[in-house]
Amino acid sequence: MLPTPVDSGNQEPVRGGGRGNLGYMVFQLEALRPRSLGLGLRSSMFGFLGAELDLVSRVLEERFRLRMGFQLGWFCVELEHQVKELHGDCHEDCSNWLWLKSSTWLLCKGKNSGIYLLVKTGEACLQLPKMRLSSSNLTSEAHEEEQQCLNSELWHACAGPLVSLPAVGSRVVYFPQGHSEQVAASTNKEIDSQIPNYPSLPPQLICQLHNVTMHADVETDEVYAQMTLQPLNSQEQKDPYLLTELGTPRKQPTNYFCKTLTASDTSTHGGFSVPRRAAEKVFPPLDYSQQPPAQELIARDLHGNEWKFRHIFRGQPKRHLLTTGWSIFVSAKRLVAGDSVLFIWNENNQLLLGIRHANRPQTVMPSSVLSSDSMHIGLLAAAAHAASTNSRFTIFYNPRASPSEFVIPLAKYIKAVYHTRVSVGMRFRMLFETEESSVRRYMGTITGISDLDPVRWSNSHWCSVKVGWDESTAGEKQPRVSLWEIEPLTTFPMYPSPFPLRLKRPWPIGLPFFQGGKDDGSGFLRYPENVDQVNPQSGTFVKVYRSGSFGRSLDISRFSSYHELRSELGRLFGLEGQLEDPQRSGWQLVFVDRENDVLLVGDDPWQEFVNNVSCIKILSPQEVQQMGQQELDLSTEQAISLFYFMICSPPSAECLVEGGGTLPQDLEVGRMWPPLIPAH
Amino acid sequence: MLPTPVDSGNQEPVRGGGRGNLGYMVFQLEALRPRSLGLGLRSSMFGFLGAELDLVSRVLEERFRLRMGFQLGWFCVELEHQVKELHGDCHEDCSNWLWLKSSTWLLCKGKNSGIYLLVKTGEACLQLPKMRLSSSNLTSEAHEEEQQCLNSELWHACAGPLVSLPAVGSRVVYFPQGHSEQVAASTNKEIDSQIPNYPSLPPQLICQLHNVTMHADVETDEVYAQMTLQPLNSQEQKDPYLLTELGTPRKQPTNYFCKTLTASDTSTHGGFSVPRRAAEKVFPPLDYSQQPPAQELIARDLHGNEWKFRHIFRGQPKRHLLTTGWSIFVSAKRLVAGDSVLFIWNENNQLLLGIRHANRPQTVMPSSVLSSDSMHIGLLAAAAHAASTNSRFTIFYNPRASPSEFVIPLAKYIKAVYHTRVSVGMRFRMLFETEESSVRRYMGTITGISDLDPVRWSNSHWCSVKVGWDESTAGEKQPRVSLWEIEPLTTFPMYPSPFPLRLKRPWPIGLPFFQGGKDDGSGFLRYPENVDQVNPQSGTFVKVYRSGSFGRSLDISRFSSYHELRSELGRLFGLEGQLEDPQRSGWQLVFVDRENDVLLVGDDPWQEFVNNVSCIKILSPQEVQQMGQQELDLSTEQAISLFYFMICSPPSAECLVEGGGTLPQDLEVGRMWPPLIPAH
DNA sequence: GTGTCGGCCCCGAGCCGACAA
DNA sequence: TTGTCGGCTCGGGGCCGACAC
Repeated sequence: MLPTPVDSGNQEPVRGGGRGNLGYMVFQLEALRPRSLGLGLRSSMFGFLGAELDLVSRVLEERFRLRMGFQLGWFCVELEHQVKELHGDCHEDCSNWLWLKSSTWLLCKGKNSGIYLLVKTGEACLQLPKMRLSSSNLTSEAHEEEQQCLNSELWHACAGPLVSLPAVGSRVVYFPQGHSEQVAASTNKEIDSQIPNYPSLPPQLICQLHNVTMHADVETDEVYAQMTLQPLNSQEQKDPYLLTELGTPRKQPTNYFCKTLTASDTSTHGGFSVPRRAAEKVFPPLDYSQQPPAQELIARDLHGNEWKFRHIFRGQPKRHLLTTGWSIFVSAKRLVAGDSVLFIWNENNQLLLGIRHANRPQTVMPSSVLSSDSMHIGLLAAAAHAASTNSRFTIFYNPRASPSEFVIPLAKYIKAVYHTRVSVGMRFRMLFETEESSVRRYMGTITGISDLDPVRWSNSHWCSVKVGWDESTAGEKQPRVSLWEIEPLTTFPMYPSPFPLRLKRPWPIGLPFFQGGKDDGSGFLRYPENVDQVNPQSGTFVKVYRSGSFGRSLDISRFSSYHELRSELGRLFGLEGQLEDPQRSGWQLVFVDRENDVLLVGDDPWQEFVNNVSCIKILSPQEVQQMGQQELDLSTEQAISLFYFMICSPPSAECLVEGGGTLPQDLEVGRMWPPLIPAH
Repeated sequence: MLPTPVDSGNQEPVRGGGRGNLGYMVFQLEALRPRSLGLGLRSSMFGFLGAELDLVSRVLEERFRLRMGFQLGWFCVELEHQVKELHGDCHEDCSNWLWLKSSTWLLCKGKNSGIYLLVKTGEACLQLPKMRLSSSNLTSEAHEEEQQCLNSELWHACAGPLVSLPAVGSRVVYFPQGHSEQVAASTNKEIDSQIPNYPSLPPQLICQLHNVTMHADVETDEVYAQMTLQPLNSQEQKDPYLLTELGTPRKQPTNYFCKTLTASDTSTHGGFSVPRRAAEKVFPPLDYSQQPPAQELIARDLHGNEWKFRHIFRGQPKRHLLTTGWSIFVSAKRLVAGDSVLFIWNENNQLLLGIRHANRPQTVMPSSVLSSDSMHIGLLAAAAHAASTNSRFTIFYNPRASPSEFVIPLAKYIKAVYHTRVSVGMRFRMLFETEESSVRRYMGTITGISDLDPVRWSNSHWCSVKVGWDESTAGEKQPRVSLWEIEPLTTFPMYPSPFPLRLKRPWPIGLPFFQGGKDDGSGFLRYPENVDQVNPQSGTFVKVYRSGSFGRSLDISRFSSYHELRSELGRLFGLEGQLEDPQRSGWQLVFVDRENDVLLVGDDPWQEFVNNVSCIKILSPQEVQQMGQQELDLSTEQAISLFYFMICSPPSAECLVEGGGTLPQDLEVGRMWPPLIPAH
């Protein structure tokens, strides 16, 4: 029996023509940032797609070849037959319906003889029942995948809420500097001898991520990931491949609990006291007709080992306890008070069990294999060699040991470095993991922008931002961060049209400018021409632009209504009477909010507007009309730039973490959205 | 109070002139190979020294700077004042008597205002009472040193009888190839990706060994050593520095025992059954008036941890047992039946305790720090970088994991590569450690000589000898060995004079020929011109040489006395009647024995001579006279070559291991010898 | 001389509810 | 609701000599 392609609601997937699937793809991207739909970008985007159809089509095919995963659910795309020929690793049994497979996608023939690509992620395969794969041939494979997903879920739970892994097949930026920092932290030794120079090794290396496997240390259960990277040569970098996958953190499982162990939990005197809500939410219900109610729980750890516990509800007052089996687990995992355990009840009705050792002064075992100096040299030499030969190399990423992620999605990098303007004095916020393994934001101010190591790694974006933290208790936080780790509270959107902020240089095809470090991208960075007009940001000053005029800075707190604002802007820009009634005059006001979204002025309640406005743009009737038309006069470079910007814009954090509350009501997470209907 | 220089018997050390100390040094070297004194080399050596005094003087000063250790006892040498300036790390308190110090030597001012250098080794500091250091300032330092010696003794006991560490300050040869093999064994992963080429990295690197520290794995107690090496540049290699230290294995402690644990020893059911002889030899005697006799033993492991055991003598029949405390030790060290423990009772009345895990299938923990490929690249890149910059680098040597030692004394290397002739078909023996941690010899035959890895490591001496083993049970032994690991049963001495075997090329100053691999030293290697005359070695064929004539091969077993031999040699070489009475004719016969010593024919009983003779040389009266004279017509190159040969010749194993039984009666081990009196 | 085992003791791992924060 | 503790129990850690190889 052939697998039935997942339908999009009640709709058959678009077929024929081979290009018809574009709607799906772009829509998927759009789905991550619904708010940006607010100002007609939808139509301009389709104008763009119409103009650059061939280009983007090739990009999307490349994307498939790279086996990129999606964030949510299964998606099905019909492909042209010739797409198959792009795949080098076609299985021998092409006679079968299953043509190509990997752990994240399937290429198969549908009942209508169309070719379908099924793509999934670990997240997805937990959410979807197995009946989606109706062929019995897939049983064992599905089981393997299940196992993998199980581990993936547990791995991410142990790694913490902030940790993300780039998707297999995607493009990433690798920072040898950050890798070196991890090795220093892991070996507890800074570089203490002369290290050779590797002139061919730039501070950041654009790579294709060929493989990611999740592991856990046999001794300590500490999670780490192994990644196989392949640096792209300059030609490959010039290719206008699609950049996607911002590497958003996995959603934490819902049916789980995490408890920090008490002295009683870890003593030999007794068992483990399970918080009542946790036990009721995560463990299978007890048979309360028994006296006392008790059952045996079997949980699997990251290595697949089974642990059996007696779960009993007893005592006066009654409480949930794990007794028999618990102390064996405690001693085997060498748990002490302060460490944490987490239980997950997954969709397959399996109980998963992970541990997270407290950040106790780690007894770093000195490696007796290789000196730390040789390790540092090794990682640099391996990366340099791989870069010069475009060959693969393998690294380990240890999220609990590494100060920062040193392999990040290319899109995230581009977004942060080329589409975000930061400057000294700017306020920002940054996510940190709390003691309780949840997330909270800390606020800070940028105090400087400079190379962390100007001698060895000049022009590096790694930790190039010097920061001060608001809270005195945050004194132990790092004094330097990287651009992509922070959310500037006031940013200036860098995408070209519809804003007439001209690029000093056109955006080059692809990304050849990476190779030489950030200087090559200077046309896009590090101040606006009118920066000296701006007061140091009471935090209520807002820049206002008008085409053909210089900008002004405005204390938005001076105003109490949209009307006052419109009136004053009209006075400032010599447009008295034009801005009060857009319907009549044709002049429009739009603004960029703190999440880089472009919105029409006037929709929000005034106070919310004041809190969120980042900068304001005055659009002439001609500009407004231009935006409303399908055809925008975009150069190819600008079109690509726009496309990059769109797909690089992260979904708002709330949207992802808190479960899509800001999504439109009719759009469910995990369900296919209908394709957009192009204008005309 | 100033320290009193150690006197040499009743003799004051030679002072003044700065060169007067040469006698000491050379004598010390001679002490290691007393048998070579047999044929007047003593005098020829002094002739050589007379001619090359300045040269050797600089060599010896360099030796001090390099902090080389001695084999036996403390030695004291008076130095010129300006020697002090050679030291870069002079302490600030030069006003004090203590000028410079390290763990192996002291530079100080004596009561006569002379400057003295005290040098010692770990061996020595156990053998000499502390009263040698009369300054109370040294108490804590001496204690530290004691601790160090304690660990060193235990470390070597755990490492096994075959393991030796080159002396600090000595010159060594480092083999990246062998290092790579250790990393492969430790990570359990062969190189599986492309490794960059390092054209500047030769297969062997001559280094100065700056530091050696002994360690034990915190988790497994496995012993390993950390070494800091500095490659010598070509200029330094040209310098005729002194080569010493063959890296003889440490003498195993005498008061110790090693027992392989039984199932009963490791079960929780009981304690540890101590073999009776072992207990009586190693443990303090019990008070047998008690009933039952018992005591508490406190033993220290490699980390300095104390372990307490109840030692009791009970049962029927009576036996020695360790009870209380034993099971804690077993579980802490994760010992199982088949592992071994060893107890040492040292000279300071301390009980030392080490473990040696059986060679069970090791659960190699995958390192989560660096990929094994990067590790391999790292060790190569680190060595290449150090070689090109003459900077220091650090390596770990794990004697139980590494197939072979990959840092060996330079002298050992020279001896094996340039002073030993091997060829296919040659018989050899090689030492192996037995299950019981003792040593036994295995015999084999050389089946080939070639590069192990001709592509990456051409012209490497590492494992260049293909061998077959005699015993079928030795099938699992390595199929390749390095020259310095084997003892060829028939060797041809390669030192030049007094044998008129001309060098095809003069020996270059220093060792520049190393850099280019073995081919550059070909003038000295791998066949003699008459090799095709030699039958494949009943084992009684001996080569005979005479200046100006071709050699002959002789079945020595055909003869039954010296007289028969002399008569036949006279006939063969046209010297009828000349060889029977050397006193009258002036013609002399000398021979080289299996230990490469040059001896006069006729001293030994006939049968012993037959058993030991390797080759015979006929000396004309002129040659004999020449040797007897002080002035030998040696070129500088030949002189240095001779000097190298002498100091590179290993002491006979019996001499060292069994305590100097072959030394002259009046020369005590651990005492200073009087300087030799040069002729004239 | 020493490896293994049955006998036996007793300590502490571990289950229980009491109690209080 | 849950962390800690006293009480109690029982299994196995661990000491003993018997016995056999």
